[in-house]
Amino acid sequence: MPQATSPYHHGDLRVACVHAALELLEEGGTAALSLRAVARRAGVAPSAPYRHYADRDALVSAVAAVGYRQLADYLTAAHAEPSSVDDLAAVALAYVRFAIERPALFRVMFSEPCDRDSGNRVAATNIISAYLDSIVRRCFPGADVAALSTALWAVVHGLAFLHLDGKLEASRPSAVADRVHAAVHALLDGR
Amino acid sequence: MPQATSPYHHGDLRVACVHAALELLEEGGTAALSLRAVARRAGVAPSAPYRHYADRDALVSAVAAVGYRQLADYLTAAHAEPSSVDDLAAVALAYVRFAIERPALFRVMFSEPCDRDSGNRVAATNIISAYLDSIVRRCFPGADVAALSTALWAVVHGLAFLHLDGKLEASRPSAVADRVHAAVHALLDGR
DNA sequence: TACCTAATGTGAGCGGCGTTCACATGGTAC
DNA sequence: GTACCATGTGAACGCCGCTCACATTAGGTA
Repeated sequence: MPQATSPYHHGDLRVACVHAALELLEEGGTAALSLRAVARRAGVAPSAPYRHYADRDALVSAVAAVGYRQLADYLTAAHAEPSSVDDLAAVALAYVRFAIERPALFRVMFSEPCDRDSGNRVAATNIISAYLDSIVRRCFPGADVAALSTALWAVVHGLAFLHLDGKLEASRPSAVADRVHAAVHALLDGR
Repeated sequence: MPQATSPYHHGDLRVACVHAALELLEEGGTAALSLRAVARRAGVAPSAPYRHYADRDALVSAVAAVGYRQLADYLTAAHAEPSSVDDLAAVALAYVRFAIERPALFRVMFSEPCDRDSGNRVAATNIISAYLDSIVRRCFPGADVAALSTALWAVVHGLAFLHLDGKLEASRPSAVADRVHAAVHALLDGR
């Protein structure tokens, strides 16, 4: 016999909140991400999420951490082990594409300095910078790894945000790809 | 006889709102910027600002436009007519410093795609990119101006945001300066 | 099996927010 | 001097983050 009323306890509200938050971000942008909306979508009272997240920022941090892992997956999917500048440009383009395709999530990931939740969120960030470092090490054995991967992250991150903010036209994917390729080669050719 | 009560009409509420908003940003960060707080600080009813700004975003756009002009001034103050890579690096450092010193304003400037208020805000943005273009033209006469200044803007913008978000340590100004110099030279030396 | 406790969800309520609207005020043009 | 129009007021709506006393239930213990 199917129970008509939902059970008192949700089951796994903690992860349900993150899923709901991701959906809300996709559907309505950053502005749509409210704890109350998350609770509504999870079919739960407005105060329930506070059992699992101290405040809104804590939930946002959890969402950001998921975003970092998805971004890392997206990058490795573009090229598992890049070993040339062209491979590297493909990864750079993936970074920018991720930002353009999921702007609200990307903004959430980089909206605040992540003082709190340093364990989870900082760790997730480190995945990306470690991946970047390993690429640079493989492509440019003699180079100053820290300097070069910082510069590379900066170009890519800057390109992502400038597209997101409409400073660079992002409607034609081929134009985006050309820009990213040009920037990466400008930075790395001749090294 | 001094009038005890403030006059019914403010005088120039339009610009007073922008000033109040800038103060609130400096004092309490992005979160402190609310239309009601702006009205309070201007000594006016919560609904009064709506006579001058259609909604919160419109005020934010006006604030962002002021921010762009202040950023442009800050850059030209760093170096009026850069003609070498070192001059250029000084301008780049000024860009990053502006972001670090006025994080809330910087975030507001790049928080949303500026579809609306395209006149004012886009124009203010163009001041910066035109300045960048002129620098690149002067320093690298034969180069592809658009590509090079886009790449340069991206590095600098990316460095600014990565510092702002705590991905790069920003507490020691000399470390920031070294990073920016290294990145600019990596991108432009040998051109 | 029966209880007890700790974890989890509820519902009401606080103050703040953005926004709207009917109304008050007063400078300006005729 | 009067009529008009821009500007400011105050109350109100619904949404928000957040808190707290209370209800429910899962899971360990006797």
